Amino acid sequence: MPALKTTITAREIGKAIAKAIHKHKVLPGTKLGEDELSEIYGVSRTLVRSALQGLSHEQLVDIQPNRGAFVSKPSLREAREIFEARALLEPRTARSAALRMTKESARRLQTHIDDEHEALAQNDIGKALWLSGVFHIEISKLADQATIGRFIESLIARSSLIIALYRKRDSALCEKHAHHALLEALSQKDGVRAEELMQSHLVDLVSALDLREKVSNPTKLKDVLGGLGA
Amino acid sequence: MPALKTTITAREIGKAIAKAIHKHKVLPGTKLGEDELSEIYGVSRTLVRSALQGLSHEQLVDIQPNRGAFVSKPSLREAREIFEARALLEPRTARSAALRMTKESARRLQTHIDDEHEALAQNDIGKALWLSGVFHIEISKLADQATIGRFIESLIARSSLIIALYRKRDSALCEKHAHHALLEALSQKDGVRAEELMQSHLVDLVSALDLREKVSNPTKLKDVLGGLGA
DNA sequence: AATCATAAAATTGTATACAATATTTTCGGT
DNA sequence: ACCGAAAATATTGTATACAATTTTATGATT
Repeated sequence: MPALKTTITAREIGKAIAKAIHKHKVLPGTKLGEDELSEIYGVSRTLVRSALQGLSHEQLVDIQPNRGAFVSKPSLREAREIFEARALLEPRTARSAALRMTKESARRLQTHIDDEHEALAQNDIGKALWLSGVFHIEISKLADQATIGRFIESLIARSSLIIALYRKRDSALCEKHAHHALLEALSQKDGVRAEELMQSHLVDLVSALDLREKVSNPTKLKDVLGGLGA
Repeated sequence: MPALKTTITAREIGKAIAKAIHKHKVLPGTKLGEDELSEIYGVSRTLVRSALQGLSHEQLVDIQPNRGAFVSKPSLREAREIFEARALLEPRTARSAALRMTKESARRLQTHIDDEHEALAQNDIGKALWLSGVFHIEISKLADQATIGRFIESLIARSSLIIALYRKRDSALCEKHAHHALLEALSQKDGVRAEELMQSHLVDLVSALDLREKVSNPTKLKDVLGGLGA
């Protein structure tokens, strides 16, 4: 058997936390205390801080000076921006990916879809959500444009926060067949169709969200609760 | 007068280093030693490391385990990717910016152009290069899309590394009037024209670079230097 | 009981100390 | 003189110690 791993890096800690966020194991606003995390990963606060700073750079966590790190709560405006950015990047990336598809990559994507269905069948929504994100990321990796791929990866991670905050009640996360149809187009190297499918898939994703402005902040509670009457 | 500032943050150190890189005060490959930087900024290595990790996340510096931090040297492939990404994001962003232009923002951009010409007149190439980048960043900020703006900002920072590495000998950095024309279109809220101008401006930028594959690595030095003859 | 000021506890921010790893220098052999 | 091994030096990686700040608890006063 391979040598037992004894060390853990800041990056690995960051990845673990990111995955937990992505899976909605920890929700937006949750405090990520340094001592708590050091305890969990068996390292000093030094590495934990390094990991948190990395996540902060990806805007997955929000570090408030002297107060600590919290899982980010993207505003409505940020939410809209992020899906606009995805709409700009992902369809085109899907087209590029289509041109570079191989049997092997098709097989890998199919496995992802299967895992996703499996997770849904087991009602493990968090895992399904994560796998769904990974599916998008895998496609962007196929496009062979690491720079844009990284952007997309960060957008997808933040999307999971948006879904946690703004999902419409009992809206489906992802229509079951959307990813399947996408894979089909990719496998046939039909770039144009893959691009279209990705675009409409993203529209569907947004339509499962409620990104309308909330009613005004409770600035004047009295105005609302003032008239004791029936 | 305002209170004297006594502390310096990791972010500020990072910005300072980033600016020096952008201005070609430190060239790709330069080692950024922790002790050296602590000395310079009068802080412990803790803050310096934090700053370097941030820059590493932006891919401006490359942290090699147990070896230290070096100013990044983007490969040819990364160079091409970065300008492809810019070509994808910036023209569209310029169009959005045009629709949101105000007298005030036009004035600010004009100031930037003036500063840029001033720097060129004084032969301060580094400063001109930096200001040129800031000009692009300012436009992206006007577009009111912070997410994509951040992507563009990181691409522009890395572009300065690419220019340092791959600029064709005696090619102009930026044609003097390119930014001026762009500003004109923006001021007139002519989004379509701003988009076109930005696109061709980026093409010009790339054409000032030599992004061809270099001849094969000197794998067999003997083959090249073998035949002692005249 | 509610509220404010104050004190205690907990948490983050920075510096330093020590360990682990590279790099350089020294020195003996050919 | 030119390698190559080994010691010495320098640098990075991690943990810990202390300082600064925030949060919670306490208690006096109205």
